[in-house]
Amino acid sequence: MGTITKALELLNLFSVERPEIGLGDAQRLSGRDKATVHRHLTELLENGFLEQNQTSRAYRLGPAILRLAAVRERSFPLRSALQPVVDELAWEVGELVHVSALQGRALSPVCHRDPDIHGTRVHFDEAELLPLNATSSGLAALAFGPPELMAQAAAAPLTRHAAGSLTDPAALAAAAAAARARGISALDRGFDDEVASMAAPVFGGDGRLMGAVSIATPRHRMTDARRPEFERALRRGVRRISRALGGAIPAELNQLWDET
Amino acid sequence: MGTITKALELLNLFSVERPEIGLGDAQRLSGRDKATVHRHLTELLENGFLEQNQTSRAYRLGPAILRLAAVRERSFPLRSALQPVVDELAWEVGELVHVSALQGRALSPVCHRDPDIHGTRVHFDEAELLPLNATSSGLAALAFGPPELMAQAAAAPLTRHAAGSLTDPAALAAAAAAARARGISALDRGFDDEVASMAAPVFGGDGRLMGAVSIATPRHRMTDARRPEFERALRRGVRRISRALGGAIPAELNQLWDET
DNA sequence: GTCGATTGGTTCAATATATGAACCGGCGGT
DNA sequence: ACCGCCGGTTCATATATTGAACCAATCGAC
Repeated sequence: MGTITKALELLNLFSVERPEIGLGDAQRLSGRDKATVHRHLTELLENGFLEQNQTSRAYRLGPAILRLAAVRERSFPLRSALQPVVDELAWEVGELVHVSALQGRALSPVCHRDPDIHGTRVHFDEAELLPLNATSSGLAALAFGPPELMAQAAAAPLTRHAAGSLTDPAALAAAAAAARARGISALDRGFDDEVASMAAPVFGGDGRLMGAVSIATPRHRMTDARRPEFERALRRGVRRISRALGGAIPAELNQLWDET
Repeated sequence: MGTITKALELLNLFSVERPEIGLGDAQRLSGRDKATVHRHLTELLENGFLEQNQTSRAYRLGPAILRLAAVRERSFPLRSALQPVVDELAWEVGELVHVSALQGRALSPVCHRDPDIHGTRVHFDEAELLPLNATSSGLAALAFGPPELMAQAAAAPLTRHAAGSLTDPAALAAAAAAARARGISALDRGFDDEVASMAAPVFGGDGRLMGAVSIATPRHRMTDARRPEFERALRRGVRRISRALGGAIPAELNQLWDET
């Protein structure tokens, strides 16, 4: 693993729950030597990718990231291109819909919409990475992503986030196979004990998997009666997203969906 | 210079004008060896900080940056804290106001507001870095920032952006000294041949310079008659920003401003 | 006050890692 | 068929990274 990757992994330690990290914490969380971590942190600091709390000496994400994000969204407006599609879909099914992009061995939220018409709502945080082994989106990615993805995912420790997280490599592979056979993935209590979700893969212009679109509901609203509706909605969503992105749905999947 | 910095500088090559960069371009722009650049690019790619256009093989900024930006803004809402202050100021003076943060040897825009009440307006792009030697904000930073900043700025090549850019180290030092003596910096045609601006330094909670607040107008609206008004507005702005951020204005500066 | 256990940060020899000149195969134009 | 340019790869060289040990400062208990 290169030095750059190690430094970037340091950046990924930051989250909404853990917005500031001290040297010691960073060392423990990354599992690397303290001197190494310190040098990486200071180098990130010098380039504006981190800032240092002057009193506690703890590090937090820096302003350079904001500027780069602005450039990215300006020049390649994925989020704003997808938002209307997600909004429409969320309105149609009356549940939270989100799209996330595959990024390494996790999914990064791109945009989401909660129609907010029920008394209870699903918590969703765009600043939080979605693990492959604990979300229906992850299963969709494993099912239709590059073959080596499954190997990589199974090699890393499969952490449990909720009762339905797939922590056994065999079970994970089986779930992905089921999703591949059906063109849709589903998972109950994968990431949160009160939430169930279904997802479908989305593809980029090159025909390769880009991420997933998902519908997440409180468990009691994910009934057998509604599943077919959600499944139809996800297929519509995939088609609309593909159109918005110039993506191409693989013939195999199109055929699968036409049959049923 | 460490490997990490080299890779991060690669990221800084991207801008709104140049959203996609091929291997050859990256090599030329960075001045490094092609193999090195390629390895850095692929490592950034693997971590989601870059994406690759599958047809042209060119690189663009990746989705990982978006997520980190969301974390940063959620946990440390600089932008949303400053926006109301900037809005108010822009409304009061009827001109474009922006705040930018010092980041290495350049200023990174944080937020801005154009009241948009005139026929002509100043172009401002939050995705573009502001050079120290060609903006009034840069002069304010040089005047009130860490002493070594001026040395660093003078050491690097001072590129000309417009007729008023300060490309001579001596002239730059003189302009910074003038700004330090007055507590306010001003520059005509520094970054754009049709724009003039004034700026004041803003300080963080530790009393160290954080960035600058600036008023930018088309040249014909930056008249001697209006300069005192702008100067007063900037002082007000600095005070309000300091309050919003828990920052402390150095006693030296407070005294300077009280006198006049 | 004195310990002891934190914290963030630094040093320097050992070595793992980054480097870059040369090379490859593909594409587009002439 | 040639040329130039493209993105990408190789491998010996040497440079930059590494990490155990070491500082200095701070906090809390006693």
